[in-house]
Amino acid sequence: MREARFYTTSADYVYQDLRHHIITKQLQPGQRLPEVSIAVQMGVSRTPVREALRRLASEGLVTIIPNSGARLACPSQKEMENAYILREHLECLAIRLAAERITERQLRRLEDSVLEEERAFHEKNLELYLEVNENFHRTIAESSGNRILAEYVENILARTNVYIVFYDPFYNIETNPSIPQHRAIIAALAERSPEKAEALMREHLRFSMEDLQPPKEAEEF
Amino acid sequence: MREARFYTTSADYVYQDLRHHIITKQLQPGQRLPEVSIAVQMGVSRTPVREALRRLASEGLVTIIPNSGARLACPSQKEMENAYILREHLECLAIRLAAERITERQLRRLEDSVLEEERAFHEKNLELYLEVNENFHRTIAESSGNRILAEYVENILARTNVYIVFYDPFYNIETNPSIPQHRAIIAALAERSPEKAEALMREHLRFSMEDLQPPKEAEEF
DNA sequence: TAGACTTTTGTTGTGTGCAACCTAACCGCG
DNA sequence: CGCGGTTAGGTTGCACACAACAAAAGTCTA
Repeated sequence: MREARFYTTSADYVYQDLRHHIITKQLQPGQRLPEVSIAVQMGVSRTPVREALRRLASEGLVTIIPNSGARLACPSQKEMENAYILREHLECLAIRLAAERITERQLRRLEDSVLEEERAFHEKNLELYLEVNENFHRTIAESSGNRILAEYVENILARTNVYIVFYDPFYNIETNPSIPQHRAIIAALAERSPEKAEALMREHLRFSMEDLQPPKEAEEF
Repeated sequence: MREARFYTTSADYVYQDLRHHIITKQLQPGQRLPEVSIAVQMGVSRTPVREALRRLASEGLVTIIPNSGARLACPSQKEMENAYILREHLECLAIRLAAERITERQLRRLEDSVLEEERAFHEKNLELYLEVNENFHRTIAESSGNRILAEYVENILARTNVYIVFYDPFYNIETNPSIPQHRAIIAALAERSPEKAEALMREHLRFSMEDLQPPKEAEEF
């Protein structure tokens, strides 16, 4: 199960595996996450589990209350909207910068991402789809040349991707509009047009946000 | 020394105290931060020290290399510029939103901040100044009504404030232009003018960035 | 003397035990 | 029946010990 060579530390393994559990809906929003039960389930001690939970907390995926414990985030409609507002601003800034300095190599990586994305979508493989989709946006953020901005984009991507899992439009739609939108964005980047790329990115993000269904009920905290 | 009631946990205490050491220049950029020496110095075990270091790493103040250890950040000129670019976008977004929904109570808090800021500046108390300055900007971010945005602003404030400490213009200038600039920003917020507030904030941030002296030398990593 | 190997030292990664804390169930009293 | 107080269970916070790893010092050989 656990391929040791893929992870530098146990804490990293727990972190990745917890995210995997979230993505595959094995954990419910708001659910408690006791350190011991996670530890025994993953075959490690509480120490690396603690570290993984703190890391997830810094990404907003879990909330930790001192002396009380960690629980999976339970984002409200408003919180999701706020996150998307922020994501739009960060990614639009990133793509504006990227359009003027992206390399051929990075453009090719983007094209590869879309191909894989297509495959994931046809296979209805949500986990792969999210990973590849994240790669696409991360590559653009890295192409901006601003490493701190790229860090922030990665952080907000982690948050918003979880929203997609919680309130998931993936299986509800026949053809995924994201893929042609991604292709158009690549074309705008290839012709080095910041304005065009930004406009397409903005439209793309607004589109995917609107697809999100509001939570069935605003549950009490 | 350690006032127990101020800190909920030991890890939080170590975190605050480490930041204090950084602010008061007791730690140099790039310096190694071994867990044990910090632990004995603060009279705690390594466990809370580890947690504090990870938290500082998520703010970009220290860099952690697995199996090697933590060291204080050593930001390059370009990294600082990148951080300020980001800060400008985040804070301008925040103040635009804040101008339309800030409460009287929050406006009063801002005015109080400026008064304290004045005091700190005349006393040449850099630590207090940074804290109050941070409060000013954080209050505006909170007034935006977007909690995630406020989190991000707080994060980027932590980074850029450290730059001020590392390459510090504080004692080099006679009159601090920040204080009248802060007053003007409050006035624009009071009259609920998003455009005016944003323009003033942008100018203010560009001003303070330009005051930063580049590092004496680009040191090797 | 240069270079590769070995040893040693210092540091981080992780498991584990104990104390403190929070939560919730239970019980008795009004 | 409702409610405050008490107690028991479970969970986190922290200290400490050992194992694993990395870097540097030292040693041997060509």
